[in-house]
Amino acid sequence: MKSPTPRSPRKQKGHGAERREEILDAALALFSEKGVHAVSTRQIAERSGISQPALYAYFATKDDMAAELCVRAFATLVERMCAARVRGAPTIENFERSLRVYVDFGMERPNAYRVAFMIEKSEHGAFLEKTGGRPMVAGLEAFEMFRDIVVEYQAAGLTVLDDPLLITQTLWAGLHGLVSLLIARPEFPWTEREALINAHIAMLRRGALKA
Amino acid sequence: MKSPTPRSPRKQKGHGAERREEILDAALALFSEKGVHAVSTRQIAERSGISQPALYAYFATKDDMAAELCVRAFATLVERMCAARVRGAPTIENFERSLRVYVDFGMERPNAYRVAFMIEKSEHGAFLEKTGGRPMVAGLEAFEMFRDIVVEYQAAGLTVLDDPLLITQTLWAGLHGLVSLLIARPEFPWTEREALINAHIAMLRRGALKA
DNA sequence: GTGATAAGTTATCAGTGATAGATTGTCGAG
DNA sequence: CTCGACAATCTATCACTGATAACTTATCAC
Repeated sequence: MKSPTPRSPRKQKGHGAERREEILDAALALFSEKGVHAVSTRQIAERSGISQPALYAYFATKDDMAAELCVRAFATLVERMCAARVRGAPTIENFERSLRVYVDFGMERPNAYRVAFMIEKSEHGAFLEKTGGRPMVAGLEAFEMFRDIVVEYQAAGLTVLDDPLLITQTLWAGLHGLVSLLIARPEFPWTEREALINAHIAMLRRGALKA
Repeated sequence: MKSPTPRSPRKQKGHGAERREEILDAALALFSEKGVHAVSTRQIAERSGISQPALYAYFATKDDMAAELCVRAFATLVERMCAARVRGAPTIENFERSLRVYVDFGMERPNAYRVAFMIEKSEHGAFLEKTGGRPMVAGLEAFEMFRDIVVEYQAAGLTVLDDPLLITQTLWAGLHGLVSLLIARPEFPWTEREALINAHIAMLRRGALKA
């Protein structure tokens, strides 16, 4: 007969599950500063206050840390877009507001966005396989929610095209282009950021919605 | 008195300057197969038929090889867009054709595109500094040529907005979003590629040009 | 107490980008 | 033809990377 208590966590210096969070915090901070593949596991370990091999008690690989951060970033994005969605009928203004939520997410959490969308995979598909496809699943979930929004506008007869998948992928790609470039190339001589974002969103809206 | 002959190149097995090209060929091929940062200098050396340290007689760092390929890629892009430009008046069809040239370039040379636009900087601007900013300069040159094209359409009164810089940056970002995602996330359940590209380009055109 | 086990450690592995110093091959000068 | 000069290349090695193995320590149930 097995003990019904699931198992009491013997926490030592690091207080059990909190240690995992500490590692993720350290990893996110370092990834943000230097980029994912320029950060070593030893740096993460040092900032977490543990030895480098101890990381591997919580994560199978370094990519798994990035994957975990990626999943969380997607969750936050979905949360925000859902929140913005419920309080708006399908109008042009609300459409642009939805796109703006996406851009704002990227601007406010460039680290999360970078890990989620701009990660350099180490081999052909190795990243996704190694991490069990969890970031991919989270990404698809976010995408489906985005598509649901598009379907609303399509049902209201506002879209230029009929295929919601096509519209969604096109819009997402359009948004991603601006966000990723603003994050990855801050030294580029961009025009004033606010005007640029507004112009970009307006262009996408004109391309996707009627009139 | 110095010898007026600038210095005769003593070529050994590798025939002088040809060796450099051989290295770049090997690097490009390997980068294409596995992605830039999954390829080791030893692999490049082996395919080039020389020892690994011998690479450093021709390139200061591995990044420099990528940078050289990047600059050449930009040159090719500019060349192609120029070629497409000269044989066309500012019409909607030619506008879309220009955008298509950009997308095709990314699809045909994903590694060059990756190195040029999707590189993860190892430190704050370290990549650009290390490589003397040459990829950046090449990129700006390509951007200016892109802007020149936009100015044509604006002069013809076809654009929605007045600021050509704003239009160009917005269009470029829109194109980059699709291209970079198609390259970086090939496993995503995209709709049929040809239809997707066409829809994307059409959307950008509707957003940028009048009627 | 005492065995079991979770958590953490030190020591080590193969592989990486890059460098130092010895070695080879080719040239022009005498 | 010999020989110094020097470019080109090699072998050996460095510090560092992600990851693993084996050992030690702290905490629990009994």
